[in-house]
Amino acid sequence: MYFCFKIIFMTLNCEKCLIREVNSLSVIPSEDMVNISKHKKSLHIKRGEVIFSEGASLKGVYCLRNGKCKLTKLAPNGKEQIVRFISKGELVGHRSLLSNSVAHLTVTALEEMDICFIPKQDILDLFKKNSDFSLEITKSLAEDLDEANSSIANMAQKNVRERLAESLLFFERIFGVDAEGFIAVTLTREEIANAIGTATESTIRLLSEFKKEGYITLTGKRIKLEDKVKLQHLTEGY
Amino acid sequence: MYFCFKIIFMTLNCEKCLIREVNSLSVIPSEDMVNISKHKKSLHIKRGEVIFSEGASLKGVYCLRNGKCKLTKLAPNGKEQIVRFISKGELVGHRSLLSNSVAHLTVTALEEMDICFIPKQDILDLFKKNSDFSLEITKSLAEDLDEANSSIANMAQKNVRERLAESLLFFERIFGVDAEGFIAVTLTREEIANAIGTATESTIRLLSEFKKEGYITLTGKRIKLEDKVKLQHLTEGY
DNA sequence: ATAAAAAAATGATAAATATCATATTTTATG
DNA sequence: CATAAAATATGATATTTATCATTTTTTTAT
Repeated sequence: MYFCFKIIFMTLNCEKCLIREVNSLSVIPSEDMVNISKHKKSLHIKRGEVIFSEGASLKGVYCLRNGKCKLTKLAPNGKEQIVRFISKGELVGHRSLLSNSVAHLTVTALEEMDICFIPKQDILDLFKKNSDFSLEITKSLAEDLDEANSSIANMAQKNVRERLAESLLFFERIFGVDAEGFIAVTLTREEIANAIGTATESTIRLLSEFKKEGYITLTGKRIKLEDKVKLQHLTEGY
Repeated sequence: MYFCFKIIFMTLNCEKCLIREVNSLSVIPSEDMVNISKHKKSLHIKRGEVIFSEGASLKGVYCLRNGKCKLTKLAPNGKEQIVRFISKGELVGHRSLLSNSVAHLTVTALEEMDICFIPKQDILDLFKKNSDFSLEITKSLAEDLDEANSSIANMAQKNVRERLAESLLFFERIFGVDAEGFIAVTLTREEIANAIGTATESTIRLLSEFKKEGYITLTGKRIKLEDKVKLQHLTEGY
């Protein structure tokens, strides 16, 4: 049965693909997508697998059909900073491609993923001939920049407790919850620490405190937010 | 004499303006710049004056002919986070304009500035009809995003001492030095603190330490880097 | 199913940083 | 030029956070 699905997925044409509706490719007319479909390659990857690494020269962009991944940067101290999370529907690699530079981030799957690779030239051609597409790409970069600026302010102005509360709310918002109300993403304590910029032990300790105080429930790596109002208050330090 | 300069500035035509060579407008043909020139407005502002504020709906972009400014974001705790510095030659406001949203940052002059206002429609028209221009704008957003990501990693992974050393080197690199070798920008200790994300007192204390240890010279607000190799080492914690 | 490895948890302690208080110096303003 | 206001400087102390050590739990691989 799974095999059956896989075949359907592998042979899906881009112009019929619903996932592109949520990214910049949504404005591309069907006939252009038919062309892209001829060049695209579909891939299936597992948790922990790297889509591309900092320093790599990309030959195209990746459209995430399914799953979640983290974008990281290696700090001089050897620690990994999670700069952003990306979920199905989004594109990655367009930044490097359009600024004609190597990748400045590493993209790693957080769970099983289906992704499509679209060659560089197809994207550049579209960018030049379709100003709706270039505007969409620009908007998405502008949004990323806004979020990055907010992150800078959060990192700089908030303490670890505030940042953890903020991140938990953020994770629930962007990843949603499962049937039992747990945040629908699996992150190790170390990954959470790498996202908020603190020591793993501090993250573990604070999560335990939040649990003890009844703001969250912890079941292994699964986290459920029990008192979002309180967590929201915590993000601002009270 | 100053008045004379001012008149020359006020009547300068965009197509003859050299400053645009360093920003995305450099790819715009002369005839289009003549058109823009008819709509542009030149302004002179003083230190502390605000070009636009967080939440404002922009009617165009600003091209910085002269001077330096800071881009800030107000944190929930009431503190101001400096997210970026911008110098002559660069554009501001294009992010808000192209993503069709309000300004998410406040832009404040750090010294006397000459700036030109270019109306929204001119920029949007250029973006649509000239793919070289849209590519340049995209590249510049991509660069900003890269720098923002680096900032996130620095904020998250480095301690205050390391961030201060890093910022001092950064200030010298982007603002240059004056005739006597001092960094060519005037920042209060509070502004430096707001850039690196720490308490003003901590910044003052660390600057004094750096001075005592001979890495820098302090003369009022003026800062001179005396041992850049050592400062570079400090950025990585040793 | 079990051993080995990895992750999580927790305590003790050290180090970094913020906060508060106050003095001094510099800058701005009438 | 005098005075007020702002900025800088510095000490004392409290708080936050990192680091190191160790144990327990969970996950992975055979």
